[in-house]
Amino acid sequence: MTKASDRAYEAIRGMILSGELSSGDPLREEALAERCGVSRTPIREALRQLEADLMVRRTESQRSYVSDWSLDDVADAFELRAMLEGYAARRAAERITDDIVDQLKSCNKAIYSAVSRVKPDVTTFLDRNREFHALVLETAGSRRLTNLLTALIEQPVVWRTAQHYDPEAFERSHGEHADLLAAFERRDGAWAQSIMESHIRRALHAYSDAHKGLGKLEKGAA
Amino acid sequence: MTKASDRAYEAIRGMILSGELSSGDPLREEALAERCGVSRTPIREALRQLEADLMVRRTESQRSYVSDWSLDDVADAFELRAMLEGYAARRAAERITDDIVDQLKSCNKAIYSAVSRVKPDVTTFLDRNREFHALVLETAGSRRLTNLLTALIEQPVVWRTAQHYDPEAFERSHGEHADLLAAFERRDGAWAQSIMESHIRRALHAYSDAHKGLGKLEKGAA
DNA sequence: CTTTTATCAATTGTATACAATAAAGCTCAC
DNA sequence: GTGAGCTTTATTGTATACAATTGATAAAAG
Repeated sequence: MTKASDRAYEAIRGMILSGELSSGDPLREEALAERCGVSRTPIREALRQLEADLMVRRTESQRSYVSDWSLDDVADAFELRAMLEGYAARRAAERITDDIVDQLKSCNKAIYSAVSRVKPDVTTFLDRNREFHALVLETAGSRRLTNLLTALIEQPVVWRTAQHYDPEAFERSHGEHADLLAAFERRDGAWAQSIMESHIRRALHAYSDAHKGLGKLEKGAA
Repeated sequence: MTKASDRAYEAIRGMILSGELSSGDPLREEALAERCGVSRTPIREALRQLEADLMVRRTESQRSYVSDWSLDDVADAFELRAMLEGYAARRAAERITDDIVDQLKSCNKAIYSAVSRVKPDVTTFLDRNREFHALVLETAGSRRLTNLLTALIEQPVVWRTAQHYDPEAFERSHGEHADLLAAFERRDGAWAQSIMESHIRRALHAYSDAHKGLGKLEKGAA
């Protein structure tokens, strides 16, 4: 049996990601407890975690709300992510083994077969993409970096971004991963860093193109 | 009256910083509760925060221990800090107002008077240095960046580093702040970034010089 | 003597009751 | 009418009891 606080975390996170809870909505502990079928104690724990993830903000009077993300906030998150994942890629290139390269290759192959069809399988793409980046991060071998980056990656906007990709964008993403692998095989940290930064920045612009003119992120952003 | 969980956080943090609790020591909720004079509930909250700060680690079986920092870990933290604070300085230079520049100047003046004496006032130096960096970070105007950096800055090693400074190192630190102010006055983001990165990296090497040969950080590291 | 397994102790997880605090509404003076 | 101050209500904070899980110990089988 999984812990109640973990279930509560996933449940609330899911409500935010799905749009069931919108930006600015108040999060009252008792209401969430009832909704999740647990007591307030694990809810409080979950809210603290979500707050660390920046998906929830607390006012000075300790009340919790779903975070609202302006376009600037999103750009900011991507910029930080580009910097940190670029650094992760550099470190990974300096530490990678042939074994890990093989794992990354098969992972990217799975991405390719998910997106190189008339109707791309977005869910598989997201899962495998996540796996790819997680493996790079792990190879970078910095607990602190991992800690910082997960907070950035677990953001709603990051996950919703891919919903706006056109088929070409999916293929490009796969191609950039392939470039990254070339850099890894040559153990070229600087190259890996550049590619990764470009990769993330491209994702930012894909997002901002899709949301041009919007000041705030709306509920059913898809 | 301040919240019990906040008091507990400060108390435990203090125990770690002072060396009353050493690296690897187990943190049992009940024992801490008794020691802090509160119940387990606020202790749990404090531990979660300290875990987010990376001052406490939890095993897979949910037991908490004081984090141990190898020299590599420290180097890692400083490297990340250099990158992120460099970015913060760049953003700050692009957004700074004359008013903030004045505040930073008076802050650095206070640093100067604290360290330009036969026996430098380390506590004042630390407080003002913290204030200086906090103000730069605030000026950078990125909630996410602030969030990430505070986790890195609130580390024991960062605070203990200055204990090893010689008088010359204190003066150099003041001088680098002055350089940074020059970059701010000219609104030169790239320059500000370079200076800040050097500033942090110098601090790293001051630290590693003082700890040469040590594999782990010891309790009474001073 | 080693390994396995069963039991027990120690520790964390959860629910609930109550206390403290902040928001909302209401009264009353002006 | 409007705003200050009180009262009420809603919400979060804390303590405590108990449940669940983990780690340690010891007994038994190989």
